[in-house]
Amino acid sequence: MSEMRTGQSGSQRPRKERKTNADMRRRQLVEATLSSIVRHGLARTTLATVAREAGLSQGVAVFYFETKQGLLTAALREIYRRYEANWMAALDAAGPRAEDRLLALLDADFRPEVCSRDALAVWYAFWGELKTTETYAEIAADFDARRFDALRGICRELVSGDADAGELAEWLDTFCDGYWQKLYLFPSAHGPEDGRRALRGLLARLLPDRGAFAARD
Amino acid sequence: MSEMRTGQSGSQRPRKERKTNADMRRRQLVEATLSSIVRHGLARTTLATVAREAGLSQGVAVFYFETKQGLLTAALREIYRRYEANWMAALDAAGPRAEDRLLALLDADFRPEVCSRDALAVWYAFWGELKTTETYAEIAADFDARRFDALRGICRELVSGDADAGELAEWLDTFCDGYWQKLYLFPSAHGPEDGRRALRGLLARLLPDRGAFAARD
DNA sequence: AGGAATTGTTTGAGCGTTCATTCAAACTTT
DNA sequence: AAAGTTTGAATGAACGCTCAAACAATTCCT
Repeated sequence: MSEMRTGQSGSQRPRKERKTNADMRRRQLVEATLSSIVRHGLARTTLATVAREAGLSQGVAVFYFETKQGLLTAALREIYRRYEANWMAALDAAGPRAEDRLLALLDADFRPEVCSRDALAVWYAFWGELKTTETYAEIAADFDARRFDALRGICRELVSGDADAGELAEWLDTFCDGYWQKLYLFPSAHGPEDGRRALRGLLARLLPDRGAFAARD
Repeated sequence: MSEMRTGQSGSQRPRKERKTNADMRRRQLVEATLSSIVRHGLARTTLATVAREAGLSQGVAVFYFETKQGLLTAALREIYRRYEANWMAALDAAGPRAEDRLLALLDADFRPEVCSRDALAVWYAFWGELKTTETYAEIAADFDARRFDALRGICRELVSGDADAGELAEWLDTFCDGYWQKLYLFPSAHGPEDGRRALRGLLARLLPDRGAFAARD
C-alpha cells in the first residue's frame, strides 16, 4: 500500500497549496489593477503601478498573466462578473411577481457596488478602449446579452405582445445606461438614489396600469 | 506718418496672413488628432501619429499647442462644438411648435455627424479619461448644461408643472445618452435609425395627449 | 524521518523600444 | 533684415517584457 500516483483526488495535498496560491495571487493582482485604474486612470496604469498596489514585484504580474493586456482583460472580466453576480442575486432575492423582479433587476444597477464613482471610472476607462481592443467588445457583448434576456423575459410577463415587451425592455435598459452616464459625468448633480427615484417615476408612466409602480404624488 | 502700433484694426494686413495660417494649422492638427483617435485609439495616439496624419512634422504640433495635452483638449472642445452646432442648427430649422422643437433637438443626437461609429469612438475615448483629466470634465459640464437647459425649456412648454417638465427632460436626456451607449457598444444590433424610432415610441408613450408623437401602431 | 533533488514562485536589474518635448538650423513671409 | 514658421535629430524618461538568480514548497530516495 504505497502512495498512489498523486493523480486525481486521493492524495492529501499534492498540489493544492500551489493552485490555491496561484488563484490568490491572480485575484490580488486583478484587485490591484482595478485600484490602480481608479487611482491613476487606465492610461497611466502600468505594470509598476499595479505591482506597487499589490505589494509585489513587476515580474510576478507577467508570470501569472503573461502580458499586461492579459491582466487588463482579466480585470474587465472581473467587474463584469461582479456586475452579473449583483443583478442575479437581486433577482434571486426578489419574489415571484414580475413587478418585483423588474424592479429588483433595474434597482440592482444603482447599487454602489456596481455604480460607485470608482466603479464607474473603471467601466468608462475600459469602454474608452473598446474599439481598439477586440476582446473588450466580446466580453461586453457576452455579459450584456444575458442581462438583456433576463430583462426582456420579465417584460414579457408584464405587457402583452413580444414586440411591445421588447420595446419596453429596450427603453428601460437604455435608461439604466444613460443614468450611469449621468452618474459618471456629473456626480455632483446625480446620485444613485436619484437614479432609483427617476426609474420609479418612469416605470409609473410606462406601466400605469400596474399599481406597483404608481407614483405617490 | 510713420507706421502705427500694429494695434487694433487700421493696418492693412499686418499679421492677418499669419493669423489665418495659424488658425488653419490648428484646425488641420485638431482634425488629424480626431482621425488618429479613430484609427488608433486615444491610448495609441501620439504626436507622431497626429503629425503623420496631418502631413506635418511633430514639432509644429508642439509649436501651436504647446503640449500634447493641449492638442487633445482642443480636439475634445472641437467635437463638443460640433455637437452643439448640430443641435442648435436643428432647433433653428424647426418650426415654433414645441413638439417640433423637441423632436428636432432629440433627433439631432442621432445624426451621423455626431453619433457615427467614428464619432462615438472619439466621445468614449475622451470620457474614458475624464476622471483623470480635470479639463475634460469642465468642458463636458459646460456644453451639457446648455443643451439640458434648452431641452428643459421645451419640456416646460409641453407639460404643466416645472417638476414634471424637469422629470421629462431628464428621462429624455437619459434616453439619448443611453442609446449612444448602445450604438457604441453594439453597433451591429443598433443603428441611429433604430434610435430615432425608439425615441418616437417613447415620446408617444410619455406624451400620449400630444398627437404629434402618436405611434402609427 | 531526513536530506537531496525537483518543481514552483518571486525578485529586480537590464534590454530594447516608444514617447513627449527641446532646440538649433533651415525655410518662408513680411 | 526681421519676424514668423517648420523641420527633424537629439534627449531623457518611462514602459513592457526578459531572464538569471534566489527563494520556497514538495517530492523522491534511502
